[in-house]
Amino acid sequence: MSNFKELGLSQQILAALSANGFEKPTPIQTQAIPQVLNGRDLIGLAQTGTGKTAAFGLPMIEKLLADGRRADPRNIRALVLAPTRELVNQIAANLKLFVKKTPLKVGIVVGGVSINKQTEQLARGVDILVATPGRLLDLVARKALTLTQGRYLVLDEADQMLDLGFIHDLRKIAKLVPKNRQTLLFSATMPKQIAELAGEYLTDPVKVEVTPPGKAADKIEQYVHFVPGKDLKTQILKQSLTNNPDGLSLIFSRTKHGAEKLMKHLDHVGFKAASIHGNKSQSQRERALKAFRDGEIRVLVATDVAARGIDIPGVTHVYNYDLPEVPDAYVHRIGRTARNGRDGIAIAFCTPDEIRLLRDIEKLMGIEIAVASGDAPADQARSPRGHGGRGNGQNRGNGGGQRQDKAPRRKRPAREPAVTGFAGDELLREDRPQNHDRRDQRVTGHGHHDGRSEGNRNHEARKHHHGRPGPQDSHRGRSDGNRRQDMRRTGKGGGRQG
DNA sequence: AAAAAAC
Repeated sequence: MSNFKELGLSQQILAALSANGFEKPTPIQTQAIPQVLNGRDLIGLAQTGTGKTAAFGLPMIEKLLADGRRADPRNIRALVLAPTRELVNQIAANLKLFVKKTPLKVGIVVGGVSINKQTEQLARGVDILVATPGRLLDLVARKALTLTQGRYLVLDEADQMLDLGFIHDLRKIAKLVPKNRQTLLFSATMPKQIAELAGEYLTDPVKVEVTPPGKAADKIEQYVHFVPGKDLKTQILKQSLTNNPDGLSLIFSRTKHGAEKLMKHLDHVGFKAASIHGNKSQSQRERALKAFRDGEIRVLVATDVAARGIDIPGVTHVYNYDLPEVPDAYVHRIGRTARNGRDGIAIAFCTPDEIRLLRDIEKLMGIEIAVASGDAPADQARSPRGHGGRGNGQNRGNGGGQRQDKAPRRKRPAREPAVTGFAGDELLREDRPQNHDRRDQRVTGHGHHDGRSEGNRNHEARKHHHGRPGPQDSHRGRSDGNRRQDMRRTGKGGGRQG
């Protein structure tokens, strides 16, 4: 199926699509649209960025238009639930594009903003309401809204809603929407509770799966820096940001406090940065996101509030400043880059006490993340407590044999000489991002298995800063020399972790 | 263990 028309969409929708530059349906759209048009309940296993919103939105709009009714005051005809306010705004923005030339109204209901405007909006009549669960139930309790005319219920990012403890709210809401509705459930993963939820609230659903685990991460170059402590994370981060003056960098922190602190530091040393997390007001969050989206600021520090679904086209780098406690979150975080067919780079920092987390992540994805630093050859660096190398027979790749576009990834020889000399102490003295020695921070993308690469010309001059050679920059991930590279450096003083 | 989400 190569165009939207063949999927059964009407002229009105097709016009809106071409006006907004939608040309070819994505796989999930191709699979889901005809099913939804046929009235089927649907379970979609997919991440955002795959075109999910259009996959459920277009056929839903089509059917809402076809039945020719208008929304009664305080009654909605379709309800879309999502876990975060930002995601709700994003979904609604997309749907609004689709309904622009139709009489349909899209409404937004989220917490953190004035409830009165939402009440007024609902009183005027909303056909498609996009909401977070808490405020929605609040409005229902206030009788500002009833769901008794609801014909469509969409649960987006259902697994995250589960993680965030929305399961009870979801059940409550699902019971408020009449049984003769059509229900569409989207989830990146399918944990038992979501499967149960689907069994309870969906009728004979058709399953659509477009992103097998790991697949979405396939276009993303991934590296991990082993560092002894947090200071070095910051130093390496700053250098890396300096090396990437054009793209947008999204940095994930484990805590709200940590995100704020890091943002303030980066801002203080000259990177225009903003932060987004749950301690910020909704207007601050929205402002930060907009400035980042518009490229006004290039650096956004976030908690997992921004881990999922957020679609910002210009994000070239995702940093896991802290590794997430839940391995799933890593996949979602890095999925903020390499969207819409673009490339992306994901750089993680790993302190000794985060190694457990890294291993969980690698296990989940079925890959081994290329080592960007450490003080020993990669295999040993991966096992800093000296239990010998791991990775025996472990393959890079997505573990599912689905890589189609790359040469096989090579495992690095265990005793490769170290090349990435980097005077960590020098760097620590830098207060501001500098450009003058950028070349030193890069290595060629491939083929330096002889232990030398052109990015290390100054290595000899720097080596004496260490008592011994720094670590090899293991770059096992690619054989494609044209890919952009990020800096890879050793840790301060080459300290071994553990 | 932290994050998000209702006031």
